[in-house]
Amino acid sequence: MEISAKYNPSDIENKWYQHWLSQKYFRSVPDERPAYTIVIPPPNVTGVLHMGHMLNNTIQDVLIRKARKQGFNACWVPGTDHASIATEAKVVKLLAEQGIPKSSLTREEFLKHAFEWKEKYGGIILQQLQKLGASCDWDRTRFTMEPSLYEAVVDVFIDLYRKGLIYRGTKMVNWDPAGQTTLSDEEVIFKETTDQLYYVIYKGVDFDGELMVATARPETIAGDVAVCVNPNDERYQSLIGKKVRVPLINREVAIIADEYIDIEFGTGVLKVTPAHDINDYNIGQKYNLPVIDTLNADGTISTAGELFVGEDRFVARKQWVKSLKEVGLLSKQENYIHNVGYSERTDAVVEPRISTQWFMNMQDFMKKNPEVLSSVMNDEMKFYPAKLKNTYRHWMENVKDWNISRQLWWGHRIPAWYTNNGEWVVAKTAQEAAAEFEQKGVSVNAGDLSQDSDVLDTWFSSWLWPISVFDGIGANADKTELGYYYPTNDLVTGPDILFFWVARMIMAGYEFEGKMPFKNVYFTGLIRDKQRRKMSKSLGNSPDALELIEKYGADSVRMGLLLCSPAGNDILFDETQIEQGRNFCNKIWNAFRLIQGWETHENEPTAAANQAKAFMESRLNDTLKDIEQLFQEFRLSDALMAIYKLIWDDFCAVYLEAIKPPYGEGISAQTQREAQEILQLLMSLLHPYMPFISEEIVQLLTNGMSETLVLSAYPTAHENTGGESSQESLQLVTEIRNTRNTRGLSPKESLNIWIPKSATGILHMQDFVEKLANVTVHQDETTKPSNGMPVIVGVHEIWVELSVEIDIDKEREELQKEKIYYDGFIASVKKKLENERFVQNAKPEIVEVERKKLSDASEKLSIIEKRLSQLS
RNA sequence: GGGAGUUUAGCUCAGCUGGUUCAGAGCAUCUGCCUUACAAGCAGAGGGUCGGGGGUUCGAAUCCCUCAACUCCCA
Repeated sequence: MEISAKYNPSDIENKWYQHWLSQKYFRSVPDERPAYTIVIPPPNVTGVLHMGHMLNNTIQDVLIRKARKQGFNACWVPGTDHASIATEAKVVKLLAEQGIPKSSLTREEFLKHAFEWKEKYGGIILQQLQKLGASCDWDRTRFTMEPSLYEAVVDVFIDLYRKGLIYRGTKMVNWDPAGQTTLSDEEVIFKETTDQLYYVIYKGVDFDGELMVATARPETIAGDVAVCVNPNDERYQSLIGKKVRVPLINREVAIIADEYIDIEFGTGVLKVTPAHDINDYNIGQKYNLPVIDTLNADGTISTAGELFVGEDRFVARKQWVKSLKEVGLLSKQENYIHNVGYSERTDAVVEPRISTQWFMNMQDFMKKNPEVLSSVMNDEMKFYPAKLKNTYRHWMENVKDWNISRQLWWGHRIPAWYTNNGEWVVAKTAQEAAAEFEQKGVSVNAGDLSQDSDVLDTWFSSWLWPISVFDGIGANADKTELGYYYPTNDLVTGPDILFFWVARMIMAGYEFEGKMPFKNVYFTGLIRDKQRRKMSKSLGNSPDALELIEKYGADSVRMGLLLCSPAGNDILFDETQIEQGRNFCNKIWNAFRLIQGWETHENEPTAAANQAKAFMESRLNDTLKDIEQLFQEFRLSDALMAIYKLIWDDFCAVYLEAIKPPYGEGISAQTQREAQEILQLLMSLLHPYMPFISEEIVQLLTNGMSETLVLSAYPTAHENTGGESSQESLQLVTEIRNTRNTRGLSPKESLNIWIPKSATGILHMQDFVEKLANVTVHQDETTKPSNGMPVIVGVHEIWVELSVEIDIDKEREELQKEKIYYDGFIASVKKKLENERFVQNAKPEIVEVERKKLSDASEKLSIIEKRLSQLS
């Protein structure tokens, strides 16, 4: 049988994924086993797979595959999110390209287009996840806007409204003039921006003189209803209560005083424009000032703006400046660096705007559900990395009311109904609304009511995800599955949506189920390029995820991403990491080729093979224990590294080399069998990380007779014995190889070595050492070879006979160096032990360790000194 | 402006409540090898006064203070 020297992933990966799917290995239905559940962070339905998704979903797949193999009823629920504003923007753009403006469509027509679009492209990202190997239960695929989930969201709104946690109110909100919708605070990105600060002159009306006002937004001057100074500001105290004239508009407004004003900033005079600044709005409320909204929804000047009506706000700003200059009311301007809010989705400058929206009362909500914060702080629900607990607490303690309405069509429509007079009720249907009105004594026909035209914030549906995917919420809730799968085990997501999503799922979990939605939250890092820049489409620095899979194979990509991604750390993506994954696949593949290629005979295994097996078993047990520990702490990349080293170093470099028969000779059939069994075990261990190659190797090893690795039991650790002798003998091998290397001796040339009888551990592994180091071992303490060199392993002095002249000066020099080191080391340990305070204060075991250090080092030093005296 | 975090080898990172020969790993680098599984490989090796300064302690990468640089979050 000829096997290719290179591993070719593409055919193999497709083959196995299809097989797993057809056998329904990823399917989960409740049974008597304990459940292990993960719900996918639903990707945007319009999205395509990017690096972040790959990392995120690889981690979930590792967790779920391991749990599945460990006997849990593993359930990974996939699905997509309707992503209200992003999707609507995309559809609007697409229609515009076809010459159809959104304004020409009715809501129903628009939604028809949107759903068509969703049907066509909405499943792409899920198919891409399959390429990655994601072992989701695809029969459970959900979509946040499918009918039952839609209904659940509406029911929840009504429920919270009736509980008094949702209210309708007029407030200053974040307005996105491009998307023409409000945004939650979390959707506003503050960026440092350089603007101009304009010094504008407001002439006095009832006093001789003027006031200078510094503003970055002259285009809002038409909305000024007062100017405000600090009452403690001596410059202006005499003017408080007098009036100034608003430039160009000529409105007379009062000079008021409030401590809020920063005396140092600008000229110490603030123009009060309640419609266009949150702070001004608050001042306006406090002093009962009118509100003059000078902007339209699309960011153009409204008729109330009087000047430059219809111009965009930024164009109007220039025109204002020009006009102010012309009439001599602009004193000066200077550069001004400040933070400006931009829309996360459209990147438009966010406009503070007064409007009527729906809000969730977060203060009351948190009072009702204190566990939302406490369960995280007391580690009932664990965050990895834990440092994010601080951020979470900070946000929770300062949580603001949640603006949940959006002026969009793509989403869950708010179940509020209005009469022609603007009276309203909250109800699921027009009929129920009519009944509600009836109770309030208002008689209306259901047909005359109009439903609120807004939809709900996307996160107002995603926050139910861990419950709604099991149909556990809403009027038609069926808690059977929820009872089995909820709380879910792990949530894997990015820290950027800690508030958007994670926090709100926790809120929903406690509000609707009285329980946390998940036990662990694993925050992945953001993927950046080598220059630490975020990966983004506009920069074009993100590699195409699917091309990477095609080029290297999914296993390699998974490994490359995981190797350097401890929780919460950013990942600097570099393709060489994926090469490392590919090289690893190739290594495994060749180990397999080697084992399969041997001619076998029925002789007993060699002593070296038996010792190698003991070595391998000891390493395997150690590593299994390490890995369990690492998984407990969610240190997935460290666990992978441990497996990598176990396979590459221990299995390939040591074990296989030790059992390898001499050229042209066969191997004991039993040894081959053992090697195959160990390789199977290793593949099972590797399977959560690299599912494809591991399955391929195991099935090839057993001619397809093995149970699939997807389901077969995960290896468990046994009591370890012989670890120390393994380690010492391997160290001896390295020392001998090093001795050879530094003296230019060929590894092909066999050497004699003498091992003292006291070194029982090493002698136990004698044949193993002989094989790996290409030496013949003599057990003797008295005979020293005439042309010999000692190597020190542990406390044992082992002699190697060299076939070349020993350079006495060089040996002496090296020994001198070692002597100096040990002299110093012993001195420092002695100093410690002679220090009474150390002996008294330190823990007894620490003192004991120091004593051991001293005796070991003294023994080594005496060997070195003996050797030195022999040389001189 | 407020808060949090980070700084350890050329790169990416481990080092838990101070104490093992503790200064580590992977990659990269260097040296020698086309050794009959794999050059996507084999065998070795060299790299760091743990950001600077000060302090606590018998003992500090680890605790405290301070300075510097970077990152993130919030307003």
